[in-house]
Amino acid sequence: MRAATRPVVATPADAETGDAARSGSVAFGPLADSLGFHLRLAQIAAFEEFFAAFAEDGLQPGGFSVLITIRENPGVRQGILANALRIKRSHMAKIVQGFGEAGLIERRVPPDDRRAVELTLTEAGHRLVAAKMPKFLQHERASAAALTKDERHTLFALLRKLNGL
Amino acid sequence: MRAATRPVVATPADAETGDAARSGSVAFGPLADSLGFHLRLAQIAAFEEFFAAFAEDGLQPGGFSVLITIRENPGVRQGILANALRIKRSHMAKIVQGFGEAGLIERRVPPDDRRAVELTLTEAGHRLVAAKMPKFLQHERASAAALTKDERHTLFALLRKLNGL
DNA sequence: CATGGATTGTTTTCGAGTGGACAAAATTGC
DNA sequence: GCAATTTTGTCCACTCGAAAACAATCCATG
Repeated sequence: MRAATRPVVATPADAETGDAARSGSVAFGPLADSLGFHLRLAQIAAFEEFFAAFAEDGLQPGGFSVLITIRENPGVRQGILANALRIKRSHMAKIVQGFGEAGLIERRVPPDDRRAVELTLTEAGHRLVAAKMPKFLQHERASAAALTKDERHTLFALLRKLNGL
Repeated sequence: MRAATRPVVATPADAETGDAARSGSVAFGPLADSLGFHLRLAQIAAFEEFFAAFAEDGLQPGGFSVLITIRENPGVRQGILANALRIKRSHMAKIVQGFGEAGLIERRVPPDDRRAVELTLTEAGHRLVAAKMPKFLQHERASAAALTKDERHTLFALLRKLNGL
């Protein structure tokens, strides 16, 4: 904007400075064809939308996904849950400890394998998930609003295939 | 071990514990239709592939994307680069500082705006990017190997549209 | 100019997530 | 039965990245 017309006070040594110095547009080069890069951008946007919707509830994407999955799989073992959600076991231990102290989940040691921990939602946990689920579903419908319904469907199918699900 | 966790001895009343307790399969429920969840899974996989390919080179996805983009946009200002790559300015300051100390990039303060910093690759930076680029391009072709060429093309188009690029 | 506000990058502080060592329990092989 | 190995969760140290306060500089308006 302001840059295009302004003379650059470059010393001779600065002559090679490119156009991008002042313009707001950046060439992505090989990055424009990078799957990881595009996935990262998309995920950042998705998380920002999630936080915008759930900031007031103190919920994070990871934590909410843990609660949802425990509800869908009562008694699931902590390590299996971690594998399914691609959360490291050491991190899952922290998350589960926090939810346990918050009274949202119950940790039960099965008698036939006393190393393991089985997770279930407490009554409070069920209430929280039930209360937030409508907003979550609404948020999911609104995400990817830049795409048509068909495009969204195609994107999901491709991501599922990519993730082996 | 779990001194804090009182082992709850199972009684017949616990019989409602779900199938997931021991099975390795987990039902995802509403998560199966969550864009953010699928994006997260895909990105984790993509990053793991990147690290598997570049671990020996001590390169990280974010850092490499910064170097690539500086090469494509010599003299780009640090804040504009941060915006383009969706890296926070405070984080970009760290990254740029590290690369500067490593002798890979040069930070130049333009005389007409002495707040700004313009970034260019040093000779060593150019050599590093040039040396790693073939492996990067190879890695990009190999990623998303679970998809056909057409599917990959479609996925890219959808992600670009989703990201507004 | 001069002063108040906006922009740009840095620093500090904090939480999320990882990796590795560890302890307890289970399983396997002898 | 018993030792060695494996599995499961936890703890500790660390890195990556974000939020916010900060300093320096530029700009706009009088």
